[in-house]
Amino acid sequence: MNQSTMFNVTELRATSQAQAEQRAAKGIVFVLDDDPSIRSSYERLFTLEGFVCFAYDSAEALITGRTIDAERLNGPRCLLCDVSLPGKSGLDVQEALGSEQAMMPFIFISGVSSEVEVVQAYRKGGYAFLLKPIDISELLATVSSALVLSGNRQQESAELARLQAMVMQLTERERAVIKLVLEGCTNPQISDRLRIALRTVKVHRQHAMQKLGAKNLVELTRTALRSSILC
Amino acid sequence: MNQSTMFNVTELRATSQAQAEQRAAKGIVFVLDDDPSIRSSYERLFTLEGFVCFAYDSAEALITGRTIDAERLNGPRCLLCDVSLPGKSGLDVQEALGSEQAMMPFIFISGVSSEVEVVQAYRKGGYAFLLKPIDISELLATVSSALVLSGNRQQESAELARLQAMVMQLTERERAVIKLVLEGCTNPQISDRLRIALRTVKVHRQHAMQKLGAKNLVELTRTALRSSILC
DNA sequence: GCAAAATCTGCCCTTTAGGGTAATTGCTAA
DNA sequence: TTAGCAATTACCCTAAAGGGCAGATTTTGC
Repeated sequence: MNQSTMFNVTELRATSQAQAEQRAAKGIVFVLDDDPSIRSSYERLFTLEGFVCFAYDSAEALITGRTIDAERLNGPRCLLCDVSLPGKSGLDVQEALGSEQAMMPFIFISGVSSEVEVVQAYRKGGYAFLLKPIDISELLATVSSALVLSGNRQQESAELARLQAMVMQLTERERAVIKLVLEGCTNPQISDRLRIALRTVKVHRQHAMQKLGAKNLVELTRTALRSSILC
Repeated sequence: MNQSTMFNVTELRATSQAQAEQRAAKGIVFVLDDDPSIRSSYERLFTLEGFVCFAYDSAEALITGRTIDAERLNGPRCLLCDVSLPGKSGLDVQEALGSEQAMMPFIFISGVSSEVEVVQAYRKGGYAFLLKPIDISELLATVSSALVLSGNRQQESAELARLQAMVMQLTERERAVIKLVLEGCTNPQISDRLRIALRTVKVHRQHAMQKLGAKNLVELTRTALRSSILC
């Protein structure tokens, strides 16, 4: 029966993992608050709402743990954060995460904060600022919109990475030809400019189009503009 | 000598107008504050800095007077505004100007405001929030960046208007042809789809390219993407 | 050194793009 | 009613794009 038991455990884990992935696709909410009761309140709330939730009691714990906890979980994410924490404050977390912030909007929560903190939070790119007492529906609305923003940013980012990967496949010569194509040159003109035979231009152009997944000039131009090859 | 005097006056006015236009090109700063001494301080400051400055004592005066005052003056603009005013507040002005806000960033100034006001100002799209005591260099830096933003927005807006004006010149048929071109169709394919002769497609395409100021397909695609004809 | 890319090219063919000339039809504003 | 614009098309021509086939040279990583 030992075998059977182990099998069941594996099954459960698999289910749990699958479930977590499904939830994560809806959203991952990171919470940072030093009050244990508040943390568990948030955890309950967001879990009930169908999100994945990770709560931390300190900025350090958040910074260290967030990647490990959300390992293998893909999905839009945001951070709910009390500005006034002992030790490192929410504003410090903002700085620590830096560019990651674009993918993970910060929602600050505060009851006793000064205007200075609010201003600073916004200046550093904070997404929203909620003042206590917290209205649950307002909180959920804010979280939802933050997750939408995060999702959009992730999509854009992924799209850009995809395009740039394609551009990287191009050889030097192919890139040079395409660049001139995008400047409006005809093949004979490119042939003159690069001092290569017309047939060679055509070959490079053809290969580049294939690598960029473009069936025609219009698609090529679109792709190029999005990935900004021209620069 | 009467003639001469009048001539001189006209000259002066002309010069003044030219000067104002030159200043306006650098920036127009609207100021809203109920304290006369503060208003004149700002006016002096911004005039010295080479901007055009219009100061108002009430939201109503600003809303009524801004277009009249800045008549014929083109240039980036921003609004410096005290949140806590008697009567209509700075936040109300924000609402009153609505979409105009995009072209004219709001900079709020406050010493005694609550966090609630700060949050509201940002939520409504305020550009920045400065807390008293005001640091002059910080103020000027904020105004400068707001003016840059305003200038960029105006340029984008003008560019879009220009493109859309060109698109409007197209006849129904020309638009239809170009739309298919942008979907990647070749002329023969368009000929089939629209059930018109190949020569007709070419004529429409040619006319459309001229009206859109595009010398080749690449330029056409660029123009189309920017003006979003496809939608 | 060798194999795999990358670069280069000529010849030849078809399809597209672009455009000149000329003509017809229908609709609208002066 | 007439001039003008939009839309349509036929015929004819050139230039450009796209690509198959065959081969050369060069660079480069293992």
